[in-house]
Amino acid sequence: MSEIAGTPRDRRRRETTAEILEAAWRLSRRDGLGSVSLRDLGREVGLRASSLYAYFDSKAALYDAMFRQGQEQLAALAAEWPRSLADVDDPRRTAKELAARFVAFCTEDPTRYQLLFQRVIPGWEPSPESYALAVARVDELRVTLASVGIEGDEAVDLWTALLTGITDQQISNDPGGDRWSRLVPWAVDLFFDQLRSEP
Amino acid sequence: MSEIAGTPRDRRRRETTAEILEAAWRLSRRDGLGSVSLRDLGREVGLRASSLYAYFDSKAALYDAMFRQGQEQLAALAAEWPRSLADVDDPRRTAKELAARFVAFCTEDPTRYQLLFQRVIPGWEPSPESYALAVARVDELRVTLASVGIEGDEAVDLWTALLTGITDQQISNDPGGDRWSRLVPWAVDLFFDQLRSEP
DNA sequence: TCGATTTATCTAACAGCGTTCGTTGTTTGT
DNA sequence: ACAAACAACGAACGCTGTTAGATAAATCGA
Repeated sequence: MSEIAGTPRDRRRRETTAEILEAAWRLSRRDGLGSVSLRDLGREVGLRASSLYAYFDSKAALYDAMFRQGQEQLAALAAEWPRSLADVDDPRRTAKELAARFVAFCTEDPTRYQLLFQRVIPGWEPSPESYALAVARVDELRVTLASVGIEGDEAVDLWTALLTGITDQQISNDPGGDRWSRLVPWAVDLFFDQLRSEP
Repeated sequence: MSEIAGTPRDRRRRETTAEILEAAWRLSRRDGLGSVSLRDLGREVGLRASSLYAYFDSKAALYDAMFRQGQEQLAALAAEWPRSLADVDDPRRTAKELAARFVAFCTEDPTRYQLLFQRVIPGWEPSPESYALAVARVDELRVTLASVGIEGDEAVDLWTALLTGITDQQISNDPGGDRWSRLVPWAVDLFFDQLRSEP
């Protein structure tokens, strides 16, 4: 369908851009999102800090590109999720699967989680266009949750609060462990027991 | 009991220290925790940045003092909570009260919440002594929750995850509103319905 | 293929940051 | 009254994100 190549120069440009982004993730995971300096980042890819401005308008734009990459990865995860009740034989079991995968996605890369769901970079927030990606994903989630019987805006809000809360505690207070993430099945049960008791 | 006064010089010193802390909170609420510069902070209290070092060893030590103040305020809130089952006639109602007060405490000052419960300042985390205050408060919470029938480490962990999750979403995605905080009673019901169904 | 033009990268600099040092007045204790 | 302790300062250091101007390399049109 789409021709990605273009001129050799465009190709090289895209390669360098990707290389910078990779290095930015690498340094962020090593030193923390807010502790990446453009001079360090440049050194990592064999450039001076000022040369990075040929690829990103500002440091904020770099964070924005990383945010967009993270959103794409999350969208890729969500793409595998069921789209209708017809695909689900055991809603409770399916819901546990969804929840577990989401929490795993978040905890397997805390830096990515912080960029996507927290505001850990002083003065930075995603651009409106990039934030729109995040909003679209919540709409997807609404559909997905409806397919396992969790319906209504409030239920979706509580679901997200519960899962991000678990993820947050896990990353902040027991990194690498499972003190909170192992509570996910129980948390899902809380939802379904209530659904059964008062529908 | 305790004589706070001391020499006039000590008094003045404590006053200035308190003044700096107040200004730090004020600027943090206005510009964000990570966006406070020592030069701005000094200007706010009629000093130069370097003079602040007579009162705090470093900017990190300033954050630490703020963290301790926030913990004290939270401890003051927790001091009003019931200490034994004998004080509680309606556990579910009491639990809703506790949860609502905690969420209100967090949302009424998002800056304080971020300092206490999130890691929004690059490279900073509370000193071990200050963090010990936070740990002690979780132990308190354990006792308090037991008094309303929520027992066991896992239940306490899930409780904190749920409430901080709600608070987080509230502050990040609907500041000043109640889209998530109004879900607190329902969230508490989730706990108690499950307690009743399988004790 | 040569000249013109665009592109990539560099160096140098600026203002602001947290922090340290040495100095200068002011307050305290004897 | 004099020495010691203290409070505040200005200047500087090395770091940060960012901009401007120079320079070398790649591309395009003739």
